[in-house]
Amino acid sequence: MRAISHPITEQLSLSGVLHALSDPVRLAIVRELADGIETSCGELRAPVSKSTLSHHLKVLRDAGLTQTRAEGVHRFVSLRAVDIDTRFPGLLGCVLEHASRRAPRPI
Amino acid sequence: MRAISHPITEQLSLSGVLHALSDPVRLAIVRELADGIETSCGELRAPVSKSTLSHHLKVLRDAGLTQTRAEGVHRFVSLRAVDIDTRFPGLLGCVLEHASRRAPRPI
DNA sequence: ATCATCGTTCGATGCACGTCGTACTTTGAG
DNA sequence: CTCAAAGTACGACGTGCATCGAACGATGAT
Repeated sequence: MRAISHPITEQLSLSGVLHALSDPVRLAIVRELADGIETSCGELRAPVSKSTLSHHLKVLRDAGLTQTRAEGVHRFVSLRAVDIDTRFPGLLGCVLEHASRRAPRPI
Repeated sequence: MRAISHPITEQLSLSGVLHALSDPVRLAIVRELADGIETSCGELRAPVSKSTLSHHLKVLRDAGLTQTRAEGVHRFVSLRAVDIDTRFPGLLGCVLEHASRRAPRPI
């Protein structure tokens, strides 16, 4: 099994984080992980194929937003909430708050 | 002169805003506009050609981040800070704060 | 009218990205 | 050992995007 690499907190770039969050599928994944609970890839309900989901998880991991831990045949994904908040205080919470809110109805 | 269209506040999408901000050139432009002062396109110092700058300004405008006003031969661009803060409270301020901060030095 | 300036638009180019199916690897179960 | 399940890696495909130069249009100055 190949080692799973994660960038260190100091290396996270704002553009990279914003880009990772700018895809609706990835934003939904992050939202699903926002409860802090480790989740296996298969448990994530994203409307894409297995390979596409794996791709998105790699993008999130490379951007430093998530970490992945191997256990048996599973990969447990979790949000690096503390790390992100250390590097960009308030950002993740702010994005998550708006991601879970519906758009206001126009007058 | 064609009319310049801007989306209304309620139509702004989080993914769209994040995507617009995820490009380093556009993030720099937004940062330059953060003082609230109307700026003509030519005054913006972005390391790209005139046509590319015009493209980025269009992306920002379509995402609802900026507004453009024509006056004579100039186009005055300004940040829609209030609108964005109405739709996504705290987001822009948070991003701008981190955009202007240097990355911490690794230990 | 002529010209220079400011900015947009167009066409082209090359690259990045989202998506998929398939093949592969790893792991645990029988 | 064999087999199924969980993810990953790979190749392919179409699309979107960042970039540029050149052409164009609008405006104001001469």
